[in-house]
Amino acid sequence: MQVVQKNITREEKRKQKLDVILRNAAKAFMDQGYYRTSLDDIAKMQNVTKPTLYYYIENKEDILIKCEEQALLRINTMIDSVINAQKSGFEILYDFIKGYIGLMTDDVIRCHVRHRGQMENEQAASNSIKNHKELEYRVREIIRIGIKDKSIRNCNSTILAILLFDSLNGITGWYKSDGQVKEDELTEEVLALVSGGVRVV
Amino acid sequence: MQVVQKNITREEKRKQKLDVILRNAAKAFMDQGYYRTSLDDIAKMQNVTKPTLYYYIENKEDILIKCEEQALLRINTMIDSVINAQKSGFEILYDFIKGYIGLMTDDVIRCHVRHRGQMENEQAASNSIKNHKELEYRVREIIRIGIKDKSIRNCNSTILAILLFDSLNGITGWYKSDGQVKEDELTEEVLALVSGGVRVV
DNA sequence: TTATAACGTTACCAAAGGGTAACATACACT
DNA sequence: AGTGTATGTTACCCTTTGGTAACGTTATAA
Repeated sequence: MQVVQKNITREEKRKQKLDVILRNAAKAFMDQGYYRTSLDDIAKMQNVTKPTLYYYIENKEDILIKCEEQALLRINTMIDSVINAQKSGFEILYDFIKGYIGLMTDDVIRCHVRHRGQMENEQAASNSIKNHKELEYRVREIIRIGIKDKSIRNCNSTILAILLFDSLNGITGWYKSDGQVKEDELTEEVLALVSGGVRVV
Repeated sequence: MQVVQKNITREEKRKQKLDVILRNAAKAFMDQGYYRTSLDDIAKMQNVTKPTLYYYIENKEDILIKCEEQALLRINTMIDSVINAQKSGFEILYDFIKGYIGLMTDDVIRCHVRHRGQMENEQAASNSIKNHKELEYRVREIIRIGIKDKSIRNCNSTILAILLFDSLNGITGWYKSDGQVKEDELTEEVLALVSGGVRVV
């Protein structure tokens, strides 16, 4: 009993520390960029020294990879939750957009969005690209559902999925949760744009 | 006469060489990223050595700045040409989008889009941000014209301008001029999305 | 209590890369 | 032709930084 308990505690602690590292690193990468952030910088945020980081990560790039894992998990979980609803394709897309914008305030996710596919390790880079393609594919499927049930107009679902993703990802570049633009208002505008465009009919 | 002629030739040559440097560097920055591209790499593309570059640029970051200058000039020229037409706000916006997508195939412009505001020199960075804000402002003005003449529905022009810009800039990340998606088709989809959204009325 | 694994530190290395000094050559202009 | 300036090169420096080795220290399990 106690054995297990204590093991869990230790593992939990470890996980939490890794989590803090990822969050801090992600924030620094967003603020100053990946290459302008040294491992010493990241270590200092944890009040540890650089070699300590290597107890939690394999190398610098591994931070990017671990952020990606976490980000993909959260994004996919969100998509799971919206896609299973018994709704029209358009409504599902609507929910997806809402959910995705909601995730954009998280530094780890922002970090992933900004750095995906940019790893120096080719294997990691192509894997990252593949991961994103799969996300894109899921959004494309949502659009296809909408086209089929006629809640979304007939369009090139591939291009549309990319465009939509890119415009949402662009938000990471400027949106500050403490800034002038309220998340609700932002969401409203995006939804209105995607939904009905800008033209007065 | 000949004096002037020869001077011009020399200056022209210089300008052209700088131009080649910028184009090659921009392409490399897009392919591998700014920090993964060394000045030696860039020099090699010109078949010169690194110190030679310093005859044309002040330092590495200066490449980014010079690319930005060139990009802004071209973008602003394009906006000038569409904004002066006697058309509705919506039509002007339409032309802007078309023109902007057309520019997205140019490496120097793509380089600027990807790296704007990221200079290490704070002065340069804030200037770059200011420059982009001004572009954004011009687009906002186009939207305002459309709202006023009722060709664009009433909306938050600030947010819309940013969203539009970001979605267009996102194109730089994936669009290859030799790829599957044709520029015309891409433009059509973007215009359709911005114009009427995805919803079937 | 004690052995062992987890966790952390100090001190260091090697490579990369931006930038420069000093020197060589080509070319324009008198 | 000859002189200065534009254009390049070789060789070098110096800082940054990712990564590691070797050495404590704390806490867990027997």
